[in-house]
Amino acid sequence: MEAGLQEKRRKPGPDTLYVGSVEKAFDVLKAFRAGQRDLGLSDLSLSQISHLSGLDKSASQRFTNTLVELGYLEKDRRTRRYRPAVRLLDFAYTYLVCNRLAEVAMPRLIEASKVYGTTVNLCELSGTDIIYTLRIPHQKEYFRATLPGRRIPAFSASGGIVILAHSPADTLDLVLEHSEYRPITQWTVTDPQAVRARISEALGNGYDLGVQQSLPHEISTAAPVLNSEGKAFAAVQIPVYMPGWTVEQVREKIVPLVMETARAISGSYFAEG
Amino acid sequence: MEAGLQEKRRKPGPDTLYVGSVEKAFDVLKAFRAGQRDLGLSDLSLSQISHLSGLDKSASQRFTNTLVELGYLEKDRRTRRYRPAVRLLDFAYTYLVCNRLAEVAMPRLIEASKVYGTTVNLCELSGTDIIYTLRIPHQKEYFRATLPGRRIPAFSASGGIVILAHSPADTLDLVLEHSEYRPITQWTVTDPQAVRARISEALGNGYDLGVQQSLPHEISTAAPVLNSEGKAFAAVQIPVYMPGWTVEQVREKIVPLVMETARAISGSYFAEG
DNA sequence: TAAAAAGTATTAAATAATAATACAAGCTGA
DNA sequence: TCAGCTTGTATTATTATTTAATACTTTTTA
Repeated sequence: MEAGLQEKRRKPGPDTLYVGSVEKAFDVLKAFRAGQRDLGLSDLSLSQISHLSGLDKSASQRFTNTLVELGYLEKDRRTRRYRPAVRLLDFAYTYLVCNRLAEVAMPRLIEASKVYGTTVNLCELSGTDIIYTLRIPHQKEYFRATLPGRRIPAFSASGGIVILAHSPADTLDLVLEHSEYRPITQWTVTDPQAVRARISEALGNGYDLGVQQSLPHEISTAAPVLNSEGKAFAAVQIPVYMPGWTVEQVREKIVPLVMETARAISGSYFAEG
Repeated sequence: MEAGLQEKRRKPGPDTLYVGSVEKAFDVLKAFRAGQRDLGLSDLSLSQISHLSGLDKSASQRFTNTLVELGYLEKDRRTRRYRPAVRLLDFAYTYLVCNRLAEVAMPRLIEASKVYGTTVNLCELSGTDIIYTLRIPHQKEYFRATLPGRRIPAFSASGGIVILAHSPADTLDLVLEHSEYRPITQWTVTDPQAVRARISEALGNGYDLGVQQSLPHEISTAAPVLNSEGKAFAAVQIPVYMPGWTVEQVREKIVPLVMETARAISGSYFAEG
């Protein structure tokens, strides 16, 4: 059993501008992700929600009920179990539709995906993780790995490596300092020194190439989307799979494609202003 | 009002289990979608949030601040404007990863998208709208039309038509009764009678084909994903564009593809139980 | 079938959210 | 540059809203 699941309660401070109830509602929603990850459950009972969210029975009851009323959770009247509702996708849309990067990137990603018929992703940094924001899935991979909103520790993902490589030093240090270096696959590089080396190399090359770092059989390539100061605010990432692809083939074909796509997105993004 | 005199005006029941603050927080998040749609804004000032959410200045301040603390909104310190943060994608992931339909559908959608190199979507009913849940984008369409979480009134989308056609009568009536029949394009069928006719036809055919109903130049085809009672709980939808495609070509090639894909998903979903 | 566990409903108490307001900081146009 | 305006931020007293405890009901289990 994995110890070290950080059970940190946030310190909102004695802030009169902070509404604690909102946090608790989100804690309930987060419980479902944890329930799926740790217990493999896709619906939860009230007491499971209570355990996973850290809220007591009454609070779980109130917030669960509220979220059902609002349409963000569904309740099975027979089993009395709760599950996330489609309406939760509203927020993803809200984020993406307000995001000019997504707008500029989408056509480039589609183009890129057609070159070799590969999956192409856009990802961004969020805390110590990267989050996949746009995905053009072409291969039938491990299901979870194909979903938008997926999080992976930045240090273990090629997208994270190139973003960190082209980030301000303080951001880099902060992320590496707070990262939890647990292996994702048996080949994941978890030694902080080795991670730093990989980041340096990515900075030199302008891309990163990782073999089976976050998924078995996967060769992952990524290049940064840079702003005018040469700092990254996103990454284009293409995964391909062995044995269909070899590292040599990836270097020859995927690396240029990823770099060119990232460069094009950057160019379009800063084209008008 | 006298202190110490406690009139029990509050009706016991769901009221005490409803946390209004949660609703207000979501109202703030919704404001961004409205701001983008109605004003074309991708970030909002505090007063704009106040207007769009219907919350007063103080409430907007408190909930905005709370959402920033939690990482769901970002604040530009210079412009003092707020925008949705990547973290919002967490909920989309939560929904999708807990959803066996998505898991079963994804590989089928990918396969289908390769047959003619078209976009393929999965959608579900949410109130009077459909929401696109999984998307395999292949064409460079109108940006917003490519995003997961996009909502369209069910009556105007072929995915909505086929789901409604294969829904219980009371669901159908409820949706049609509450729908707001505004035209999406200039060709949108908005007459409730005509919509009902289209639904009947879709029930007979097992698919729907709509021309420029929700996007110019678009020919949209959809087929329902059915449960064991023959009721729909989702739809597979494929959009193609004129003049590259004609209605005749769509009937010949896309219709069978959409129907077979939907059927396959349904089959896989109920394969084990 | 009894006992335990989980889910639901109710309520008194008080915390935590509210709305009012004061203050500060940016804008606008003269 | 300066009023005058709008918008954003900070601070309060007040109370309504949330809370936690608990009683009650249903379901699961042993």
